[in-house]
Amino acid sequence: MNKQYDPAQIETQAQHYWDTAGSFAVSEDSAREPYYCLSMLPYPSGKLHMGHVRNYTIGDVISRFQRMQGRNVLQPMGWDAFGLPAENAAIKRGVAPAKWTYENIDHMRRQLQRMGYGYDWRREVTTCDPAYYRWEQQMFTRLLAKKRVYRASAVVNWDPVDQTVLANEQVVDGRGWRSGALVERREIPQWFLRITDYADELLDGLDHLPGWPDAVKTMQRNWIGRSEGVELDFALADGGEPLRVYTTRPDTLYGATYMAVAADHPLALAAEANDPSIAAFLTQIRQGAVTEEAMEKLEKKGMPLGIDALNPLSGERIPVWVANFVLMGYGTGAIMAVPAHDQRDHEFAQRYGLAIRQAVGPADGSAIDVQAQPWVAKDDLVTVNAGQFTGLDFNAAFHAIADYLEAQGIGERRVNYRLRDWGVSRQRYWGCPIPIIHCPSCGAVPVPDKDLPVTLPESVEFTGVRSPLKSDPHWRHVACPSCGGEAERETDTFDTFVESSWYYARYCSPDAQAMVDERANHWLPVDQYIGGIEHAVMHLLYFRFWHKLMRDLALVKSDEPATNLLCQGMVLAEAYYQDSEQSGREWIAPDQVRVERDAKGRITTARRRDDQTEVVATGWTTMSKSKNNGVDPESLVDRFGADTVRLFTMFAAPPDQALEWQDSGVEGASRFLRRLYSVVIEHIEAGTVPAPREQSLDQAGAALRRKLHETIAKVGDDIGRRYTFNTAIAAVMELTNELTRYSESTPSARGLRQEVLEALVLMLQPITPHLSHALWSALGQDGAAVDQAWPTVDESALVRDALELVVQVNGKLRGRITVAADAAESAIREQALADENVIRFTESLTIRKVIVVPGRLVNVVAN
RNA sequence: GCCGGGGUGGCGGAACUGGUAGACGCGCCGGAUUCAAAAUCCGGUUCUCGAAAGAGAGUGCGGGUUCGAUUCCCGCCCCCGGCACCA
Repeated sequence: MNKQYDPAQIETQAQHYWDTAGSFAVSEDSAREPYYCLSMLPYPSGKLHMGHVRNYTIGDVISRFQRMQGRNVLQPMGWDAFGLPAENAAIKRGVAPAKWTYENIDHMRRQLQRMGYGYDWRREVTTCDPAYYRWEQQMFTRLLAKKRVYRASAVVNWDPVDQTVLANEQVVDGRGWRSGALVERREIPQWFLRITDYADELLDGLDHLPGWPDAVKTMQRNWIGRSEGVELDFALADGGEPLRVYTTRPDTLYGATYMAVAADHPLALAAEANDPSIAAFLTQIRQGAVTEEAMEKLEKKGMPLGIDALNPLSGERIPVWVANFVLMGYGTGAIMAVPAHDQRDHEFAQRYGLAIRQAVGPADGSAIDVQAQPWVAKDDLVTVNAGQFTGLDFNAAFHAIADYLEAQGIGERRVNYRLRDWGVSRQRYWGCPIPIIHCPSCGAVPVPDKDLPVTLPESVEFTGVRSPLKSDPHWRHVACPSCGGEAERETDTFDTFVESSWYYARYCSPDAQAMVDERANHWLPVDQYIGGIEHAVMHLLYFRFWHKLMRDLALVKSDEPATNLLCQGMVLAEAYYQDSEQSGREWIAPDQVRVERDAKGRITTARRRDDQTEVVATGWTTMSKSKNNGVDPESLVDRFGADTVRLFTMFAAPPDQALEWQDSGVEGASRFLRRLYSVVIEHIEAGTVPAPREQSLDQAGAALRRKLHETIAKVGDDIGRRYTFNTAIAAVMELTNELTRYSESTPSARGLRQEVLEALVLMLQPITPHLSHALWSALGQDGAAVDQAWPTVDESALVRDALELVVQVNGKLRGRITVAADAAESAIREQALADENVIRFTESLTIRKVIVVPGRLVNVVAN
């Protein structure tokens, strides 16, 4: 055994052992309880970053811990390999997206292996592999047959200069990132999955997911946004198709004083053709990004179309406007506006001098002025100025008006969702081809099973101007499967959220000649899913949705894909910059900066290491290329070893909080491992340990042994229940500190030291598995650390005979008393009141009450 | 703008169910070891006053409930994540 801790050597040896022993190759085993631990698969961007390291270390710690609890653990890994960055790299460097992606995967796989994660690599999934994506193509054709898929138009960001559709991140301040042209909102035909058919099930299912964070469930509930309202027609004063709108506030219908339609609504399009000023206005408001954020922040603008509608209750003529905040694709493309009782409608009415009419007011009759500001409350209201519907509360008015509209045949009650159907079409090359053939006579025909997969050509030139799928006539032209005539393939590809919606199921049966086989039901649902909080809504909703689609095609039996979810926070680092006249702002990498401190350790200045010039510190920000503050995990592994990186990553913060990266903390983690290593070396060099261990310990020994068993209980709880790995590590460090303070060398003391060290090594196995592997055999133990059971708590070691209690006077700490563990309350009270400092603070006062909290404190209330 | 989360020493964080605020680590200060330095080891370290004992203040800001609030309630400020084509 090496005298010095040599992580490189220890880690190579441990990894070699796991490799040759096949430690992480798992198969279905009826004898052990299965445990499926899943981490979100990475996009192969080129290099592992700290966010990956954090995510995958959490997963590996949980996996190894559960294995020590006797479970048969499946922990797989794969690649979310389709996506925009490959296209961007191709434009920038002239490499084909496929080649770039495969090279990145090879590099990142090696990086993951160096970290010592216990993956079953035989199950690796790569989503850009036709052997993978053929099954989602087949699924799509099944869903089409089941009418879960449809084609409709939807709005996209259109760059009029580059003549291309832009992703939201490619729109900067309303302009195309490369052309700089003002982006237009344009409608194009796209494929949709009917996720709204599952809206109620997705919503109700959240109530049966106790293992998911409340924050995620709340965000999903709000995203689905179920509402009960009324859909109704407003007749046009001069005839024609009535305007259909949805409202959750039929009680305020008397207050509807105008209507607004989207720029692409048929009424607007008709007006555009006849009126050049409306045409100019529509051109103007069609500009800008499609995101909800952009729409909400928009300055609300509109123009009257010169058409009136009729309020169905009052019969009043109200004007129809076209407005930039109404979108055609959402709802009916038209809204009724009640400025008296809606903030946005009110602002718009004031801006354009439109009528504001009160329809409801406070039930207690207190005065409000809706001209000055809207009154939006839904509770404790009464309808006013509402004809036959006057004097009702919200519920009564809602139902009376809904009944009336239904009786008139101009409206009906409707449950509505904020959730929209999932548009899966992308106008991109590097994605899974949508298996559809467009035939002039048969329409959109699904590709038959025998012709699947529709393979994406991989050796292509990609310039970013036009998708290679569109420019390749050989790929595009094909015979119609239905009539045999000339037809064309669909050239759009799937949203990459499609691939990441079912990869977890594929891991269970990676070689199945179907999307999944019966092995999926052995492992699913996932016991623990781990990934970034940024996926709280979209990915995690599609993931749940797709599982239900698979269930309804009898591919899986469970209703939900994962029972427990852990969302980890971002990884942040300090960033530094210098501004200069010539080169503008220059971001300096943190390792190129030296900080200076005052005598109390406060940072005074930060300087560049090379020329000593001062730099500006921004504080904690997310690691990013643009700020040049990324920390490369691999170089840290080179310097300190994977165990140190794993230990620090888990120690620096609880998993669900942002992690603020500091290199000095990494050194602290490394120092702890070196210390533990030398404690073990010292112990084994002192010779063989007497066995069986004697339990005749002195007081200090009994205290250490109590600490040991308290620690085993705490660490098991912290890792297994609370997922607070940082406090688990702190407890292990405390125990190590107490062990080094214990200097007895009697045979029973050395036996105790052996017991403590064995437990320390096993408790650290999930976190620093390589070091544990080496130290476990150094301690003379058979078998590998990875295969050991979690240490058991000896309850008899936990017994205490005396306790220290805190004594407060009026809530302020005034003394401490030591009492017998089984002391009666009256005895504790007496002892507390007898404390010297307590007397000092109570002697001029009258004692009113003495509160005794067993095992914790005594509070004397006096005045 | 809307939805969700967060704010505690010089720094990362701990305090799990309303009960000792600051565990553990970093940094800093002092000491040991060393020819010297690094490494290592030992001690101290919320702030203010005090030689000390101890006292006062203190968990983003303002209020409230309670014997007792970092924890619960109301209002506000700031930071982070998401907002449907980044993944």
